Amino acid sequence: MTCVMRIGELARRTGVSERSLRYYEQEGLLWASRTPGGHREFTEAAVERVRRVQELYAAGLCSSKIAELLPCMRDSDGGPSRTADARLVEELTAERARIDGMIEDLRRSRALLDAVIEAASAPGGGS
Amino acid sequence: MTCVMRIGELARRTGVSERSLRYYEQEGLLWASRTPGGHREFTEAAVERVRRVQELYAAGLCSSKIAELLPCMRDSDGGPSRTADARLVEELTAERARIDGMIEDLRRSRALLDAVIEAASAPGGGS
DNA sequence: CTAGAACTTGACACAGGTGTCAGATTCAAG
DNA sequence: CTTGAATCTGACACCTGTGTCAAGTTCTAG
Repeated sequence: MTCVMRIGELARRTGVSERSLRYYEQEGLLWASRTPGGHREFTEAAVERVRRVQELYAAGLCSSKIAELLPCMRDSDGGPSRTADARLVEELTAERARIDGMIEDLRRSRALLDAVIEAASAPGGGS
Repeated sequence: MTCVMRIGELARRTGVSERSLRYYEQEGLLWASRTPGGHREFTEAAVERVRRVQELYAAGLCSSKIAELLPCMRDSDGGPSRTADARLVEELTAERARIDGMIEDLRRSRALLDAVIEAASAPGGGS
């Protein structure tokens, strides 16, 4: 089994560029020990973690929010998940509301696309 | 009634900045006639249109896609909605799939936030 | 006519995650 | 040791919708 891996393998396994992985580490979203020579060494848990980070990025959270959020999650790196304090809970609640709004909006846009696509495929639609 | 309006009013009524409205026009998402002096004049339909554009932007479509899409929609500006050609339908179908994936991802992220928020509010959770 | 509000164009900057390049260093295999 | 692949750091650029500033023009009320 692969207990430890370097950035190339992590990139390959997650589909995320090395550049991005270094950025994640810089932003505190990812932790890597170093070889004596300075090369990063990631644990198996990093794979899961990177996926989560990508998910949260896609949900519109910025690096700093994700950085606060991650340690409060289970399975992030096996550590005991911290509990969010009041301020963070408030912020996360706001984010959640934003996400809900986003989903709502996406549904509308999806319906819109649907209508156009259907109109184009419908028999009586076009020319 | 307000049959025609200038950019300031449209901005006020849609909550979109004048800057953005000018950009929309530049990108072909919005059409405005001009006064002899060169000031833009928008019709009532522009309000609805701007809202749609915002929606689609939020759904991650870029200007050019929106520009192609708009004329194929009902109520866009009262004109007879054009029918999307095969290429556009294909692109829109891809966008729709992307949006579906996005919604799925948002749901996951939402659940994640939910768990953290709940853990912080739960009695046995923290310190 | 005049003053001031509203509008015009053009340009520059930002956010923020990512691509990419350059030059130096490390690692692993022979 | 040598060599080539992998990694390191740092810097610059991009995208794209939006904010903002500047200087000039138009509109409208008095």
